[in-house]
Amino acid sequence: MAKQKILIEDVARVAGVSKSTVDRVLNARPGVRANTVERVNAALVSLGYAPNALARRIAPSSGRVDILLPGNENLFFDDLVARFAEEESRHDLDMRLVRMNAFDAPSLAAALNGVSEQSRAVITVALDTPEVRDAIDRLEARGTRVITLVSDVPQARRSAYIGFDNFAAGRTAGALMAQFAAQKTGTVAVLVGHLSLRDHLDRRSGFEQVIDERCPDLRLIQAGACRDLPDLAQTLVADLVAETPDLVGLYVAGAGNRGVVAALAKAAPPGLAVIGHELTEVTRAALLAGRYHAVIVQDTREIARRALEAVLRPETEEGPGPDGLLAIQIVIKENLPPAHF
Amino acid sequence: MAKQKILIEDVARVAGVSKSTVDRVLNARPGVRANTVERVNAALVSLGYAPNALARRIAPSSGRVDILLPGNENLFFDDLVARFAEEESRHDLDMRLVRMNAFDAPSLAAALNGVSEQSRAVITVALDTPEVRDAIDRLEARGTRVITLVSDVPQARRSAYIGFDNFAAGRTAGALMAQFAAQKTGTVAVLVGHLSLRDHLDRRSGFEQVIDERCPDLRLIQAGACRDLPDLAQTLVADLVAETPDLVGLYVAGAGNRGVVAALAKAAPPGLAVIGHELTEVTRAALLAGRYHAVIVQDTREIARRALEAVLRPETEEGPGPDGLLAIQIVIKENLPPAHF
DNA sequence: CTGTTAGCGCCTTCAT
DNA sequence: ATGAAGGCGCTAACAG
Repeated sequence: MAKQKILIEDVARVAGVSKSTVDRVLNARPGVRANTVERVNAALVSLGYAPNALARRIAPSSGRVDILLPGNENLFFDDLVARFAEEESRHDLDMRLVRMNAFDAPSLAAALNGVSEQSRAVITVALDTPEVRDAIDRLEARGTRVITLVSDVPQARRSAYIGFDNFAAGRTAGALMAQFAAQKTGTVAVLVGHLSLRDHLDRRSGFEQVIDERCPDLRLIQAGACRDLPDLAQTLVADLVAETPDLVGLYVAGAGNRGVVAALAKAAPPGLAVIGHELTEVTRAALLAGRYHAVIVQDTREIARRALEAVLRPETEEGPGPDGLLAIQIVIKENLPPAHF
Repeated sequence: MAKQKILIEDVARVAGVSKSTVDRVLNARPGVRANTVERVNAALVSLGYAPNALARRIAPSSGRVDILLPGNENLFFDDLVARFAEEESRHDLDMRLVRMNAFDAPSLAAALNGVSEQSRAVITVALDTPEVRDAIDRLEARGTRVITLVSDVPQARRSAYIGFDNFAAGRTAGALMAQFAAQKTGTVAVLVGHLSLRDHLDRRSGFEQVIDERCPDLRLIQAGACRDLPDLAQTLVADLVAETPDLVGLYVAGAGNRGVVAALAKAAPPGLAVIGHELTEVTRAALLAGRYHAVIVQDTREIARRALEAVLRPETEEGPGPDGLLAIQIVIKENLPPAHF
């Protein structure tokens, strides 16, 4: 019953080479004759070798990894940073984490182009603009693996994207909104963060699609882009509320929730349904206070873990884990998980 | 910045003993003088030792583990079995999985009492009855670790419970139902599986609590206990629908979903909101078909993984993982994860 | 280009 | 009651 475990050693024996060579082929490392590569690959498939991820994580790794994350007062990324720090102790990677203005395309492109040759991989939240795409392709071309987080650049040759399907996440928000605002007539607004980020745009598109499909009695409007800045978000939402007497729903597709909550605390239509993204002190408090009604969440610990796994994993392999994209979690007041600290 | 990792070796040096002895203390194994135990414990806390779960999983384990799961046509447990099989290849444990009528208290108690002395641990879904409690206490007393899954027996001395908080899960279902049936008047029904299972009872209690709090216009009734049997569930739901013209919501707290779906296919009030538990072919199809509107889910892979971890983990330690109880996941049509196969 | 060696952190024999 | 030695599966230095 217990399926025979195939080890690198077995493959090596069958292929008539050493474990090291198999390892090289497995990880697409240079320095193996094409002929040998084929022999190893043949053995690999004929035996049905499957790597043991656990063993890989405990084995001494090495190399430098650069992590470039947005820096401006953003609780979600603060959390992500903490998760990376947690994972750091497990790997022996030389992790260099930098917070920067990753929402500015030229800055991000410059940062990417400046990454050391020593670097084995770069992990970042990618803006989907030409210069960033170019920088990513350049890195991959020279052998530095690029892993995108949360927001993807599908066109670029990045080795992996870690995050959930933002379009589906938007649809999820839309479906919840459709239920929350059922039998109502009025206006639903969407507030995004950045227009150069695929994730916010995709979320908005998915949201709109569902509302359009299912809620003929709702009018959908744009509340603008708050650039994830609480102050700007507060202004935008305050204006929105003032100008939209029949507002029944608000979807906050980006960050800046603190500002949204502040604006709503001053003036909010009774019965307004609010849906946001990511669990932070702010969204958590908003859920508990009944100000937000649902939050769409992706697990930051899982993001950090999979991102580092992707750094180690050979590019020949498939998606970033058990099931590819991350789960789209729906969190309401009732199933709020305990706080991290 | 990188916190110094404390290894067993470090603890051993400080305590003036060998790694083996530290390991014995760590895992509450016999054969260490009380005096020595204290010395090791002192070193343990003063250094702030934290075990490396990864290394533990790769290290050669051993011993026999009995797994007793309900057998009667239950897709959720079929899934769980598959996950245990997946995990089996990672550990070197001698896993003996038996499907049985775990919903019958005498049978379960007998099975528990019959577990081999060789067995290092027993993993099971516990009925909360006196004979089962007694059997569990007896096992723990003789040193066989008992881990309860999905449904707990808080009174018994089991080493760990792996699953989510069923009361909170029920509240979650209740909150969703409150939204779905917002502004409606009518009847909401609850269908449970077994009355001897804590999980179903707790879910029902949580559900009722929220409906009572938030929906003064809804009447709540019991649809009965289907013993997780699809046929019985079908009959109960058909009767329910026939006798309750103003039915607006149905909460299926147990299994037997196939029967529920069948009954609703024949006759269902328009706009009926249905909430069930666990992702299986049946609930998945029901969500896609718009028959069910939400499903409350706990991750089976996570259950299997944590249960086996609990087998290995010393009893001195805390909860069963990163965060204790499992996450209560809300799944709707829009965030349905890809099927396992 | 390829093989040998050593080691990650823990657990388990086996010996003492 | 304790210690020493070996191995889990993989990766990475260092040789050849």
